[in-house]
Amino acid sequence: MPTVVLHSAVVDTLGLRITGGALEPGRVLTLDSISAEFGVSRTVAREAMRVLEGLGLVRSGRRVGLVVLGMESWQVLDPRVIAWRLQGPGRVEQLRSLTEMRHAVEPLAAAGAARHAPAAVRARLGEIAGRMRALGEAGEGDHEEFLGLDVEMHELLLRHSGNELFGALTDVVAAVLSGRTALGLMPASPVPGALAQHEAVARAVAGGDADAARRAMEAIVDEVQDALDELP
Amino acid sequence: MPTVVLHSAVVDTLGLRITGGALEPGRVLTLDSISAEFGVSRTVAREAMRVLEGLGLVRSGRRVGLVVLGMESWQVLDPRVIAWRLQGPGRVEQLRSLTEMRHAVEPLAAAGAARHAPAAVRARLGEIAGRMRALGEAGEGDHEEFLGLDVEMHELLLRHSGNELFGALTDVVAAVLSGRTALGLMPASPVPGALAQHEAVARAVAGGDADAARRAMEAIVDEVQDALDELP
DNA sequence: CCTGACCGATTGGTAACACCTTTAGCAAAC
DNA sequence: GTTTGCTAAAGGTGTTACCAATCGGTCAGG
Repeated sequence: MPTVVLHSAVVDTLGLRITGGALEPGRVLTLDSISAEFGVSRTVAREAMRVLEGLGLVRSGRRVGLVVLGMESWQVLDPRVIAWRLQGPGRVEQLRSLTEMRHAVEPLAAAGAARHAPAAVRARLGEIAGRMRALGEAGEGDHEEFLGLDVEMHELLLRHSGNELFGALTDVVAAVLSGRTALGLMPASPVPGALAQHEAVARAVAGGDADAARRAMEAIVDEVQDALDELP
Repeated sequence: MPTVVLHSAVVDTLGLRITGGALEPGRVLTLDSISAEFGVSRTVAREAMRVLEGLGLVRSGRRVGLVVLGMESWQVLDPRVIAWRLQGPGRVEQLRSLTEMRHAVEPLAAAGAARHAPAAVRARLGEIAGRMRALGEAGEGDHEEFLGLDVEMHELLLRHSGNELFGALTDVVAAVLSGRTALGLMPASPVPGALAQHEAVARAVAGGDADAARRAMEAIVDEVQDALDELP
């Protein structure tokens, strides 16, 4: 998906290269080299460089050019950086980090949702859990739809957790949920235990029981974490 | 602390205004208005705008100008956005969100550190805990030094948790730790219970006991969370 | 009242320029 | 030989001027 706008295409390509390791830390770029390679004006190169700098991917210095920085200075929580890392090599490693982050955040988010979610959201959560159950019992159901429901549920919980910092992780979690099936990190067909836990979360949130919601979500992410830990 | 570079001064001021609510969502800026107000060239205004756009604070469209966006589109996990919000009104609200994020992340980070931290770090954690104990027993010790030790301990744990996403929160946590004493959200003199818990964390990490580390850290953040929940 | 064409405001992008900081290289002095 | 100091060039920083693309509102016409 080529970005329509010129400068963001440059940002994208360069971001991908740096986070992917094609441009190692210490490498030096110049505005001229960028504008030459991409066939864009210096101004566009400067704008691109400015956002890369904001993401901690490069540091710009006079007489020195744009120095590529190492991961320790990246804004690894920025959605763009996450997306780039999910594309390049180290994709599995990134998925692991993100999963651990989910492990940390989602139980508290579920508890928050039990306290703060509006009635409509609580109701929708019930619907989702019910539909998931139905799909699960139908045996080889529509994996596509199941994934969609799963994503929507986690999105709703994060978005209505009452903490905007948790909300900022919704897209990331969605990417993880989609990504792990794509990577075969997860049984394609839903696990019965997970089904029950999702129902438990929906019930607890609907009933406003924050502690039960937290425990149920802990069970879900624990399972996921275990699956990931067994990999390589 | 005025930023040396021109464009980042613009970014700072504008970022502060938007996150502080002085510029409400829907308000429209133009490059010309920016370059006029700050006395900078259009080019600089554009660079500033580009990073603001990357942070989700404004959306730029032709014939439309720069439209200020609401919090739901901000990159609330970006350190710059966090810093701005900690300065403006809503500072307490931001502190609350951040504290909840700590609550979510730090126990897992401590567990991770118990698994991954290098020997030097484990040793240093022991030193810190010991020094904190000494300061605490000395009664009215040096609050400044105590805070510094506290910050260093949490920094080390996050930085060596083995998860770079947790590591990205170090500065934030440091800001929270410093910020809450400044805001009087915390007893100036160390609580005995917290002292013991910090020692327990250090011991657990040194011994590689991930589960004990997690539990001890949970006790610490629970205490902090409770203190914050009692506010208004 | 609705529809569609037009016009202008404003960003997107380009080009060429002056300036200033920083670094590297070299020479001179100790 | 090592240190100090000068010099020159490289490359980001900031400015100005210009044209192209696009969207929003306005206004005319049905």
